Amino acid sequence: MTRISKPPKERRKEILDAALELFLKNGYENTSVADIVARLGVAQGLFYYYFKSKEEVYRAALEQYTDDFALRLTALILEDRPFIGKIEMVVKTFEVMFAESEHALMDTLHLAEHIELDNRLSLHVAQLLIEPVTGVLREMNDKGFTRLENTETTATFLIFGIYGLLHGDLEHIHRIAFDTAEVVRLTARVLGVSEEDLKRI
Amino acid sequence: MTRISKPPKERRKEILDAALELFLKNGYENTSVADIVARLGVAQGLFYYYFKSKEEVYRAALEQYTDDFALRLTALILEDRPFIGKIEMVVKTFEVMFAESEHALMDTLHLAEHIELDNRLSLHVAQLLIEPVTGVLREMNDKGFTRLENTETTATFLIFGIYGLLHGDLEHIHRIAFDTAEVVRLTARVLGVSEEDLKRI
Amino acid sequence: MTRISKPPKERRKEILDAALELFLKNGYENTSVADIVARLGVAQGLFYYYFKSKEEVYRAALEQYTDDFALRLTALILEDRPFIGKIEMVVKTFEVMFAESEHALMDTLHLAEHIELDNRLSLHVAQLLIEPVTGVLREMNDKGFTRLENTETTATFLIFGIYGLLHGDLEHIHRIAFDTAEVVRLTARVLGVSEEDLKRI
Amino acid sequence: MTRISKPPKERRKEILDAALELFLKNGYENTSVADIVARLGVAQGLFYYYFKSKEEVYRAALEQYTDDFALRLTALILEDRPFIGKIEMVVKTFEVMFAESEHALMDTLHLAEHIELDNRLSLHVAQLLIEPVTGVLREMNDKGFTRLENTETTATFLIFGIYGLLHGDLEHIHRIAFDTAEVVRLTARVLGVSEEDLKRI
DNA sequence: TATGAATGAGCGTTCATTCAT
DNA sequence: TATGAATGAACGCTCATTCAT
Repeated sequence: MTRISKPPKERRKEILDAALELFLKNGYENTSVADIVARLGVAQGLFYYYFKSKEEVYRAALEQYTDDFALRLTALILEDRPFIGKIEMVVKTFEVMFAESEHALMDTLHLAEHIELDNRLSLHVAQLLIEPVTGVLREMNDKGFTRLENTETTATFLIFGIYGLLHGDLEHIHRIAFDTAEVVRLTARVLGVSEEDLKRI
Repeated sequence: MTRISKPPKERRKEILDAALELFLKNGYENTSVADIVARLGVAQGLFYYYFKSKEEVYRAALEQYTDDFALRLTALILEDRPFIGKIEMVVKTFEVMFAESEHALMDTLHLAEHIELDNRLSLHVAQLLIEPVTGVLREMNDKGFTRLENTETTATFLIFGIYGLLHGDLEHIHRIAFDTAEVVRLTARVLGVSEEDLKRI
Repeated sequence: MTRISKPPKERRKEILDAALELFLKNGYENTSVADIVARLGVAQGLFYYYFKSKEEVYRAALEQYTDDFALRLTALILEDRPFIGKIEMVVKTFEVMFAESEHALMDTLHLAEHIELDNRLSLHVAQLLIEPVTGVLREMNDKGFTRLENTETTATFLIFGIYGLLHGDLEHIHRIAFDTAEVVRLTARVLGVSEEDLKRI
Repeated sequence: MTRISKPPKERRKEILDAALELFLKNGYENTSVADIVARLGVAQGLFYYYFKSKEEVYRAALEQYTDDFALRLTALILEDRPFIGKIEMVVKTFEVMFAESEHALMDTLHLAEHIELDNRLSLHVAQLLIEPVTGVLREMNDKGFTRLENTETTATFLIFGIYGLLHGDLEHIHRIAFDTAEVVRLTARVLGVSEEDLKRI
């Protein structure tokens, strides 16, 4: 086979990306190192030049994925924007995440593993959101918009409540049409403000 | 080995139970068919007399587990009891579920797989709860206690919000001390009633 | 492939024997599990039904080999026979051992590893001989034939001296014609008796 | 990496020494070419500029090692010194050799391979000693001190007898306290002279 | 001379599944 | 119904060696 050398960083990224895509599609156990290198058309040994083990790529790939994601979400939350707008951005981004993930799932061969991974990732992301959202709620308390006693608990409840709406149906393959108005109403309640006030914050 | 014949249904149940226990403890990939039959002291071939494949037992085992669980929870919800009491029962049962599952995890060898499985199961159970809780909320609307516009959405939001509080910290190994009063407060808000009224329903 | 079942003991022995032969010929590292099962015409998985690892067969094979050998030699030494006869028997048996081992060495591909293994085995056997020979010398002291001060040291010296004569040339591929008379003469000296007396013991 | 050019002979020697050290410590199979070049901080390809294969360095390294050793021993034997002194020097040098080799063995990871290599080296050295010792014995015959019929056989027997005393216990990790007086006594017997006379030669 | 990314065959091992008894 | 020896494909991983630069 013709030998194509590439800068290490680039090769490493290639492998990482191929691995992530396959892990997302098929899960850890149904993805072999052979699959990963086959996708790149390189020798199996090359994989081990860049990663010490399959486990290592797995960790690296998931970390990159969830961290990127959480970073995007956190940035959106912290941007100067009305509270409602923040909620909407998060919801949209979550929807994009699910869509991306489903797009990767081209066949249903390894559905079970894929769902597991997906759950894990989205749960993880949800957990990572607790901190920044708590910060926003604290700020809202400070500004006198809300009078929440336990901001972290409220943040957690809110995030998972919304997560449930997005993720709620079994296997989330046919998601119910998502109603933003509903989210606003429930959020207003959880925060203890009227919908009208919420829209002004 | 001495050959012990048993009625098919009983044998099938034995295998299913052994499999479930091992899957719960070690995850799918770290449980071999050999492990399952070893636990029962029967021959490897016997397994295939009752199940077409390992995948089949897996599905059967998980289905049995989550369905049993959801059944218990649904029964608790439908029992005649104040609404607050229902919420408390669900919270407690969830806690028991996590504890059981953690108890099964005697070593930390397969922690990653265990967490995945655990997420999957508890998410599944949460999804199964949507229907009965929706029923309860509808009833509460009918009785004039609440005026919810979309009972299913509210049920979903409520269940996942509580789920998040129980499950919210990363890897949920050291769960934050759970505060029931907080749940009551948030639930009251979501339902749009005062805490005092909620306690009377 | 047609499936031939055998009693476990028999199969185990087959595998052990094939493994020993290959280890003797090629050394540990140049013998693959695939080689072993290929020789028997069975599936690779079967190997692991009988042995937990390649290392395990290796240990079992060498133990069997050296122990058998040392047992044969010890028996010869302890048989009631003139001392000279004992020496001769040991010498002959050693020669047979070397011959067997060389016979196994059909090609010279892995000469280095073969020699290593061979050295190791024969050294081991020599070491195992120290004890019984010490016993014989002690008996000779008791009967007044000899007056050795340190029987174990003398036994060790004698055994390795003879071992050297048998093994002395480089790579022991072309062994010098072995002269029993010479052995008798040197033995007599080491024991501090005349050759004539030695022949009478 | 910065590119450092060196005179070929020097580089070759560097590689050879690094290889020898690793082979001595870990054995052939547990030393990779990558290990060798890593120790020198040079590229993998460079290795193949100086040696055609790993096997070739191995042979070269061992040859250098045993030849050096035998040379030192031969020199000691040929120096003008009482016969007893020669024996003692050889014994001591052997002891140093074992000690060096054991010192290299910092961990017990590759004990088995290390023992094999050690056996091989020391046996080899013992074989290389046959020639010079034969020369000494011949000289002693000439001077009328001894009347040995077959000097080479006697030399072999003597060397291996002493070798056995040094090496005799299993795995030679805890060597028995070595008794020089015993060596003198046995040597005297093999040579057919009294201990007193031996000390005067 | 020297680099180091890339190759690819081979290894030990696991395990779901089969089948003769 | 039940046994358990046997199968064989697949897996993660290693490493001596090559070659474009």
